[in-house]
Amino acid sequence: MSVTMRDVAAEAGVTPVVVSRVLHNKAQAVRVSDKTAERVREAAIKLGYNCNVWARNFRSQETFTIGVLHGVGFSRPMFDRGSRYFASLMDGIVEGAFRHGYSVNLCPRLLGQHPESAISDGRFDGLVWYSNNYTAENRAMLLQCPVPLVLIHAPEQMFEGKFSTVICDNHQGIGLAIEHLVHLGHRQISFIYEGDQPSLESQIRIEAFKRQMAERSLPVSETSILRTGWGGEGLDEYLSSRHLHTAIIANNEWLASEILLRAPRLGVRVPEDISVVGFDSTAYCNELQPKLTAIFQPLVALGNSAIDLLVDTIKADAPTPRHLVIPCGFDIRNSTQPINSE
Amino acid sequence: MSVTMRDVAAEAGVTPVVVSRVLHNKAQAVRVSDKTAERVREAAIKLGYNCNVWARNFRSQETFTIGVLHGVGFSRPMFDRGSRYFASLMDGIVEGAFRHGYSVNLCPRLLGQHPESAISDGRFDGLVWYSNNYTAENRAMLLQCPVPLVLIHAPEQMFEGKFSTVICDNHQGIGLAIEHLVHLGHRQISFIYEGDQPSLESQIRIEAFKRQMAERSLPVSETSILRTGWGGEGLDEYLSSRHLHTAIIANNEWLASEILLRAPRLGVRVPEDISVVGFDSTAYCNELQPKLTAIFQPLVALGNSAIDLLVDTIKADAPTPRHLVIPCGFDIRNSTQPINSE
DNA sequence: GTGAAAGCGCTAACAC
DNA sequence: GTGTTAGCGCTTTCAC
Repeated sequence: MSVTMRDVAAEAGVTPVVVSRVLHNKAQAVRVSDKTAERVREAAIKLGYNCNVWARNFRSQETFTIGVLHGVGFSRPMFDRGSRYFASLMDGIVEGAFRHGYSVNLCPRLLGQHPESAISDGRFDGLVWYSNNYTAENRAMLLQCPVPLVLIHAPEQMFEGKFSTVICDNHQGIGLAIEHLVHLGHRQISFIYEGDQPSLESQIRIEAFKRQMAERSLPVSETSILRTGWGGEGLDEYLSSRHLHTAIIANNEWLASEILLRAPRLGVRVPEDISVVGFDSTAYCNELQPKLTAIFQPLVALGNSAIDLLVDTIKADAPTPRHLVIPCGFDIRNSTQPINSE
Repeated sequence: MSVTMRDVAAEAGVTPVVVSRVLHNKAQAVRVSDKTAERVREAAIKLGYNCNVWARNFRSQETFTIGVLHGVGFSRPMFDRGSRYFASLMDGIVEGAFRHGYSVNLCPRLLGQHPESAISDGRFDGLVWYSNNYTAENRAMLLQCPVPLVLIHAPEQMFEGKFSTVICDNHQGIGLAIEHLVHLGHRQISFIYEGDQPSLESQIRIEAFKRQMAERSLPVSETSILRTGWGGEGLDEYLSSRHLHTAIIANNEWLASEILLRAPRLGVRVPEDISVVGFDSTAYCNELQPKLTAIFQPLVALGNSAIDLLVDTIKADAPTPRHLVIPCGFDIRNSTQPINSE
């Protein structure tokens, strides 16, 4: 079907090996006469030869492809609407990969319900994991992963430091939010997460929240940490209850958006009755009403750095895992205001 | 390094061929005794064997990978901020690809300055082109493309119908916008595009605009079609001039956002002084101030359908190019209002 | 029922 | 300088 090295070799009257040497700059290493080289080049052009990278990579057992992996039970990430969380992360991953000459592959099996088999099926030089859904199932899968792997959103201790990790500085980020709220006069502040159990990173944030509150002698109790279902179940009850909090920090933009959506229906005004702070601070915050004040998670940088670490791991013979913590920022928009400022 | 078929064969005391047959459901076609099959399966599990898909695909000369291609001179598309144009398109492409069991590959060479060589380097079963930057250079590249290719945003006639195409119904979409504006009392309407020359699709829209205006006996002249530079150059002059238009249709969201951004600085109010309609209508419209009324381009559907057509092309021996036109929608937000309604 | 041979397109190692 | 051999991991074909 398409022109191979053999065809070029035949045309030039040499063997494929010579063609390989001429066309891939090894001419100096293994000497080929100028005349032959010229003949080969002409033949290649004449036949419109194009090196089959797939075959070449197969031979060298490299794919120059990075796979994006997420946990069992997740549905395919979407770019189109809602938080730009995944969009930002992907921008970082793609940018990093391109910088190192790698492709990024979105694979139906890797992003499907059973990534296990696709993980080490030879198509990926390395993998990036971005979920923080560390179920026993997922832990087992990652631990057995025979391919270079970097974990985004995982702390250093994860898997005894076996893998390189990147994570934002949750403690500092939560601190920024509390500092902002305190500055506005808030003292009764809560943190809310979604799901049955707090995810690993939610746990980290909860701990950070407690410490940062305690350090400022702000009240923390059982009721400071709130939980809602995957669909926001329980939010209405909380909002319409006579809770004490004047401000709430949500674990992510989706959760914050649910609060912003439900509050007015229940006669609760944001930010007049309650200030809301989100997490991530992608451009999506500007779509919300009111625009969402949020802790900025440096997702592009996380993706970017993850690839740096991954390429390190791929290239090194005996890689030493590295662990990056990237500072958060804070973007003030319209969902927070001074207490009693009505 | 990793466990191969050979290893399993050795463990089970058979040849790799038998392993291949047992493990890939060909047991019925070429009979293998139950006992042998069982032994092979046990060996595979014992050794933790995982079929190397890369090698298998290499052998069958398929990659099950679709590449995303854009024109020379474009920079890498971003998901993170601005219009969600590319995000929506990718959602459709990924969704379609996954539905057919294909991976989507973002390749630095394919999305770089010189895609030519990467186009047919063996790594892609098919390609999706989404640019409408049909320079001579790009036309030549596409025409020579030896790999199945589908063009998004291209009309049927493109390349004499050689490739399958998907495009939104620009004529109908522009009609929806004009209808909406007319309904609000506007008669002096302009269309604006960006760049030195109108892109192919801009040309289509310009023609659609002229026809749709003429059909309603609305005024169209030289000055109805406006042009700005790639950075919005000329917009300020237009906005601060004593133009006659009461409404303007922008070729895309970026261009509309530039108008929304610049107008207030020049003392022009949107929509009081001029109504603005955008094109694409991604979630980004909700980030703008005022929220942008826009013609909805079904980008997810375009991406989705492009993959259907592409897989058709890949699978068929002698594919017949097909040409899809997908209707637009219209989303009324806050950047348009009745004329003289102040 | 099972195995031997051959080859996808390319290149490293070694011969001459 | 150039060619021969061999092999990446897999599967199709054909022989037994």
